[in-house]
Amino acid sequence: MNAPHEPDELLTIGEMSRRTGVAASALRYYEDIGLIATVRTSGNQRRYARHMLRRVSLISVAKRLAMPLSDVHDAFGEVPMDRTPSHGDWQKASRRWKRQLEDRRRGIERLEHELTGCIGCGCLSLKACALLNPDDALAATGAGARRLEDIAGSDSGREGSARDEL
Amino acid sequence: MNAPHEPDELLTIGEMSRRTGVAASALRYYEDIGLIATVRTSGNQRRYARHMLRRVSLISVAKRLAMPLSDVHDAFGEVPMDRTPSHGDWQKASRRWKRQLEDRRRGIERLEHELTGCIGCGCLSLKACALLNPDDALAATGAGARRLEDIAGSDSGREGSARDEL
DNA sequence: GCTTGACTTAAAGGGCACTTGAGATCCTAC
DNA sequence: GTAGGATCTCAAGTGCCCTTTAAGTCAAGC
Repeated sequence: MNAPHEPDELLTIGEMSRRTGVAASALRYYEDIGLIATVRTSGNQRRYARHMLRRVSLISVAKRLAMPLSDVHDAFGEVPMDRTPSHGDWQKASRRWKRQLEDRRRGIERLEHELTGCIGCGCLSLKACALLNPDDALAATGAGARRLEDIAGSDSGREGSARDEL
Repeated sequence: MNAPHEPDELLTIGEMSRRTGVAASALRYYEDIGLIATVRTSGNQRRYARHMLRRVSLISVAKRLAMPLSDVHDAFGEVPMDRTPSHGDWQKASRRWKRQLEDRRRGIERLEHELTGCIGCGCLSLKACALLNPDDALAATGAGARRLEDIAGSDSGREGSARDEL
């Protein structure tokens, strides 16, 4: 006895909060927007299936990566909420998450590479930098930069001056 | 003639907006919070020094990486706004930016690595994943996950069940 | 001189991701 | 059976990052 949890035991919102580190208010919010699901007791209290722990943990991870919750929703894809997801369900989701991460990493790597070049030349030049060509996945953030190549464009006529744009 | 811009020519807010892709309202906001600076004409209109193009572009980049503007402020550090920054000014800033990017990339790489393992085992397991140990730089996002290791902890007593937590 | 478009400010509004508060209800322990 | 903490709903508030609106000013072309 005192077995901590039966495999099919449901968790209260308080347990869920303590075990994931996510505030109860946030859990309610996630439910409101359809990221997680609950069942209710006869007294209308939320109970969480154990597989929701994984969903909530992944939401936390996404937060650390500054992913908008809409992307998180997409990343979950068809992972079911009404039953314990199967091996294959999570496997597909893992791949989706991995692609998301890869996209983000590649965007960062490109910037790192460019900045390395900029440190090399010492000017943090905006002419050559890929910083100016935000055609990568991270641009999905919204009203991000676009048409930055205008800078390079209008400068193309006066490349003689090394201090240009400084 | 028709030389597009003298090196010391100042830009209007409209030019700045067109050339950086950042809305004029956003440029005013960035000025309000001290991320950029302007000089004023006798008629009180904003005029932007050309080196502000670089600052604004970097702000856009940061947005694509979902960096809060406060971090952007830190990343600029001592790059001066009242004069054209020197070679060394930008060089120091470049290194600061690079460190920020490296931190973010490493966080993502760790998650990618873990997810790769999860795809391998097929379970997206929350027991072993570093997803549960968010002690990296990205946790700075704020109320992110903490104490996730509770999950692993309370499960440690019943490792026999492969379907645990699913 | 006048029109037109770009610009000014201040204040309000909006989306996201929550938190806080009030007041009611549920559940567990004694 | 009742005290206490946990939970419920709903509304409003918060912080960030802007955009929109209103009402007025500036600058350039005709």
